[in-house]
Amino acid sequence: MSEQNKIPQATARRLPLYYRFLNNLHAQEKFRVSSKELSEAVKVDSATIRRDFSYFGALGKKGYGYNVEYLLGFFRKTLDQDDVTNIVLIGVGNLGTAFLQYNFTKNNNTKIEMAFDADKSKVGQEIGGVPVYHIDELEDKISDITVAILTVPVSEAQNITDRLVQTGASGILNFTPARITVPEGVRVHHIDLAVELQSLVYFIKHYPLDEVDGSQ
Amino acid sequence: MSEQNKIPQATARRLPLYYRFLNNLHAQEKFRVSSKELSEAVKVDSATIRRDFSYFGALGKKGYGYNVEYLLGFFRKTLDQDDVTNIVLIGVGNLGTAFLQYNFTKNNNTKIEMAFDADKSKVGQEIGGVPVYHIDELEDKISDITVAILTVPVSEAQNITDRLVQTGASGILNFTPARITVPEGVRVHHIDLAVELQSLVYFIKHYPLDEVDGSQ
DNA sequence: CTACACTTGTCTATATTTTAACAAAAAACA
DNA sequence: TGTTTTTTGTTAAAATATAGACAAGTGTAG
Repeated sequence: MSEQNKIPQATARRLPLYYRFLNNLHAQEKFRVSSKELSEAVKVDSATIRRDFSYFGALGKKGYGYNVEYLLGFFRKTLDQDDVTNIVLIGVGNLGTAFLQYNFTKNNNTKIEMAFDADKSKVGQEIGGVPVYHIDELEDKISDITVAILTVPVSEAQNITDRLVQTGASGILNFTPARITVPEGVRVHHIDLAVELQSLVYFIKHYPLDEVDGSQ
Repeated sequence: MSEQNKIPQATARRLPLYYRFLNNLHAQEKFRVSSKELSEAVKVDSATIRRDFSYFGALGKKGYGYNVEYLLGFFRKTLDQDDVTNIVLIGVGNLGTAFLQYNFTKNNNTKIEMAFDADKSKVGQEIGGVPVYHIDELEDKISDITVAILTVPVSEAQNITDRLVQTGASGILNFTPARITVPEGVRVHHIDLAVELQSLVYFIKHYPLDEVDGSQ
């Protein structure tokens, strides 16, 4: 939806970060904030922050900065914070459980509705308020689901993905090392813990004493 | 160390991915592989793969592709697979436990040596073969540690970070939502699960039916 | 041995992202 | 009020990353 033409992907990836930090400020009853302060807090260059914000118009005031409440309200709309996205989680191992416990309820527009696992001993429980069903029930239970979190063993990744896509999922957050294949129109973000660790080690060994932060 | 001048960071982040896939091929007793095949498997454009490899010299052969064993050996050296990096993990919650169970032993140069937690009921256990110590013992136990995985509650993040830096850590893989502050020379990679989920949702809502994969 | 198909390595073009710089406006202060 | 300081929004430049194209080898098949 929306009319926002051409917000760079790099910017879009930073929006949730800004949003969360603005929430913190608001909770601390701060009224104003400058791009410089924000920069120190979220470790993003202040010019980049101003540039990011400017895609949405002139949100601040020269010599003053940004009004926290106004900015927060603006981001709430932009990030559709009032429009909850239902999410399923597949694979209730340690990683999956971590997600369920976390369960983003605080200030988010995302809610994990159900979880699935192949292990019958896990079925029937509630973890972090989320019911766990057997994976065989996947197709029966999910209908209005657009996003899935995939925390299954790598051997199951493609198979489960196919089933998710079949039922209409349009986004998958993939924590398995498998680079899954999906039809066009389905978006996959890979978070590959082993790769993250390895590349951090590589950077430390080969790019000594230098710039910090190459995340995301 | 090393003489590798100027490998782009984007390339460096992909190296572990290539390495792992080459290992798979080797295990399947494949002898050769083309950039096109690799491309399909790891979802990276084949020209990008060839370009990435070319930073290390001419590793392939025209009309043939790459010899799996040779390439694997080359990457093993490049990624220092024979030089194990010792890692500590701080915070043995669900996420931390997931890491410990995972424990990268398969084909990696990274080994989690010890874990720490503030909860005494966790101290003394071994999880995934890794002993868990009390956080008070941190400074006593770690000495040759360069990399730490941070899976503690957000409120503890900066405090623990300072202690890690104090003992000489030069890299931190930070899973807390806090954007921690470190002195120059210390490298931090943030993996922010809530942000990943939010930004996936944002992309799905605002960039419909389009390109796939915006990960890392 | 020749012809054809394949695939690299690289060159060049394009796209994306970050950063520096600064005029213009607002605030703070004297 | 007038002067100084702050800070935005934007322009322009630089840095980084991706992708198309193709010459030049190499393998393969007849």
